[in-house]
Amino acid sequence: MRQALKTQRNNADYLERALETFHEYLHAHGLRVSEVRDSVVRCALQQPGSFRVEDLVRELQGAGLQDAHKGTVYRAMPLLVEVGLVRLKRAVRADAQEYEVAFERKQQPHLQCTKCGRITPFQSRELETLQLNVARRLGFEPDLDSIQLHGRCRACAAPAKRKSRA
Amino acid sequence: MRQALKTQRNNADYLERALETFHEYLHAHGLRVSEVRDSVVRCALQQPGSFRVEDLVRELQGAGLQDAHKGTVYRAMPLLVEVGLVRLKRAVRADAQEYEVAFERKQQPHLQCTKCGRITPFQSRELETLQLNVARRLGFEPDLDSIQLHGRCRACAAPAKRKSRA
DNA sequence: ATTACTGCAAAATATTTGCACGTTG
DNA sequence: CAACGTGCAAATATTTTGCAGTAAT
Repeated sequence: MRQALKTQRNNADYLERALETFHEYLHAHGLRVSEVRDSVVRCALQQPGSFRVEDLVRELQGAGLQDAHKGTVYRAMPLLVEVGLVRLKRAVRADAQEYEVAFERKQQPHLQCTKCGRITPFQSRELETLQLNVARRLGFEPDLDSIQLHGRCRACAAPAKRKSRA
Repeated sequence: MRQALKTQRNNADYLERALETFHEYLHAHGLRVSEVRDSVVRCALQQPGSFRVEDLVRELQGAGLQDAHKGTVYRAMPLLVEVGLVRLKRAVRADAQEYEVAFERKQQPHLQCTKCGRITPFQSRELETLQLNVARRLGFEPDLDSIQLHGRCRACAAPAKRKSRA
């Protein structure tokens, strides 16, 4: 119970910080704060893994959350990316763009299979540090979870199995 | 001149190896080798950076290369990905999917800014080795050029500059 | 011969945009 | 009130599919 409460609290704080950052950005650019955009931000930041615009629209319209129309969500996404709340992801299927949360996201570094999309988390303090150094030396501020390696997982790297022939 | 000749030769060899790999895959899966698909492969592998299906179609139809229709290219792409000749890329704009060459591609590891898309190459034998080890330990066969770090470049990480107000 | 591939066009999706109206600053 | 945001629908752009004819095994 206590843990659940704490988690819930942390999540609320997280959203609050994100919205604050978002609003700051809007102000700094002469844009306006709106309830609908805030809903898009909240909804996006709650997504567990990769998500598509379609997902946000469906969720926003289903729940008791503030409604938000397709066009509005599409218009909001570039802002969220610009602010660093989410970012485009390397897609696995080629039909729609996939996003993922980026704000303060200190998720497990992971390997993603370029074929099946399967994700395998790993730990490597050493790699983390080294990466950070390389990036900083070149004037880059790396994403906190930018440790994503890509390749073929064991299953997908295995020699092609025949298809036809019974 | 000698260098140019050698480069040209290397490129031809490269395409040949790629096509061989491609054909092997087709055979192993009871699919058929076709001139049009080969053209798509050649065209895709010649692309210098990231490219979209539209780019391939335009090039294939413009040049004296074997013609290839839109639908055909779209149908071929999943195969090229499956074979490991190309792969989907992390897009910068959200309109169409971007691909990049993957076959034997030992390009400079680089940092890509998640905002402006600017690419900064770097060298780090140490990082390369460490990454390879981590991946292999987990049963992954990493892409040769999988060293791509993401973050904000100096320009984009800079504090937001005001927009309106003259 | 059999079965896959291709061109074509239509369909299904995804994304962008114009406009009239509602909101924010 | 002036400028921006939103809903909505129409316009685009992207990606997928069905079919009939062509080509590969």
